[in-house]
Amino acid sequence: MTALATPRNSNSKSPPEPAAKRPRGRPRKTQGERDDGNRRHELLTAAARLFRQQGFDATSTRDIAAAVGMHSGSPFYHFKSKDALLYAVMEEGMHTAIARQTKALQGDDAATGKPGAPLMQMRRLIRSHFDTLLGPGNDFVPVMLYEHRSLSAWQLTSLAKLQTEYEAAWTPVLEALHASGHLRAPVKFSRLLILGALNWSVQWFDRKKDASLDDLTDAAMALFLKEC
Amino acid sequence: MTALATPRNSNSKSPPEPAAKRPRGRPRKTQGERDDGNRRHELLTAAARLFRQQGFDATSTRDIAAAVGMHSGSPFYHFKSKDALLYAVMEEGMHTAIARQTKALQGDDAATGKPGAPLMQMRRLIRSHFDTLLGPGNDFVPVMLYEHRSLSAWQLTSLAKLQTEYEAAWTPVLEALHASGHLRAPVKFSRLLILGALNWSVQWFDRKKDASLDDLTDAAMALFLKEC
DNA sequence: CCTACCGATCGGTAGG
DNA sequence: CCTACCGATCGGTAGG
Repeated sequence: MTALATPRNSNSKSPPEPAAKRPRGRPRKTQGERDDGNRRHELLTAAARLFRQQGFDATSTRDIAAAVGMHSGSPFYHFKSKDALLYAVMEEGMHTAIARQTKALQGDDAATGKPGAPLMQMRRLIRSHFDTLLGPGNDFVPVMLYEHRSLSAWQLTSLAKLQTEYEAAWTPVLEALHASGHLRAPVKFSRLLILGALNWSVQWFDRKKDASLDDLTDAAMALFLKEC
Repeated sequence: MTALATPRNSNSKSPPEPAAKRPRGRPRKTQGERDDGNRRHELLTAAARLFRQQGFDATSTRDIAAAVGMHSGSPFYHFKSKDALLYAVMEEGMHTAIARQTKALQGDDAATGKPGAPLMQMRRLIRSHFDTLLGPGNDFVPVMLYEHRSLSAWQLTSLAKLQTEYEAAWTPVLEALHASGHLRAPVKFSRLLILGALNWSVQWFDRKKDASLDDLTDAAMALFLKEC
């Protein structure tokens, strides 16, 4: 018995009652609402956090189940495999990141074509990227960056499309900056090196100690771009 | 002074008997030579390659043993645990990297103090770093960069010292470049962002397809530094 | 360094 | 979503 060694966070035994009752743990947001999607998303959120903290291989499906108050086999009711769970985390991360980036650029629509527009767009791209990587609770994209080695071939291919879509927004901005003399290095290498510099911040940035994301964005702009 | 060209660190036992009989696999380089250290180092090299390719958790000690023609339990004759093997890989990587960097800078001794010296030093630091990350067979430091999550607390502390030593060489160069106006961003953020940009190249650089390490170094210099 | 082995853990499943 | 379970794998070890 207690095959789980009860890593349960809060409650005792869950009554073996079907619908009507929920095992326990986090309170339901709404009462009569169909919440299957919520449970599934709770798994996603917990998995993202654990994958980021401990790594994919070092995180067991039991860890994830326990984090949301499920029993060991239950995550497989929502996801057909641990791999599928990882992929779902990454896919959601990319969709969120693309949406955030698109929204950040849309504020510049009116300014497009004006002299300072590419600089402003660049700033918003960088700031949006830092938000995706370092914002509170934003574990999904960091997991994607550091755990894609665990994906299958077709999963990698599928995610590569989203990454291409994400990075595509950078190219015209970089080209404009190159043409105006703000950027000296070749556009392709610039994109790779800049995104690398930003991505690496996951390894060292501490929201508690270090500066704000705006300060970080200022530093990145000053590092990569010339004044003219 | 870092007399660390030949790292020999954690548990070194004295094997009972040399030679006489070899299981099979790779041929011995020299016949009558004491090769205990060689066997140990073969394990290190194979482990570094596998850890880099598959990740630490996804690589079993059996994989490593098979890669050097040993049986499953034999790596534990040379290393007391899988963790110790990982740590030895990282330690050797850092010692090699520090030695390479020191040597790269020494060629500039005569130029120190001259106007263009910091630029030349910066170039050599970047080029040496790319060599450490992307040079053929240089798997040790990439493993350190991407697998340090698997280390224990004291191992992390010990490696942090080597990393600090390595990065210390960059600070005076960056300060000189900042003073001369070649670098606009704050020195601390510049160091973190620049090293991040370089470290990330492990993820995308392909020696077969992409440009040479010299071209890559040119691009990095052009991206980070102003002309003046 | 091999042989033979163990205890623990893990992803996943059948059936309800 | 729980109960009860399985086959596989893994790090590590005793003894030679």
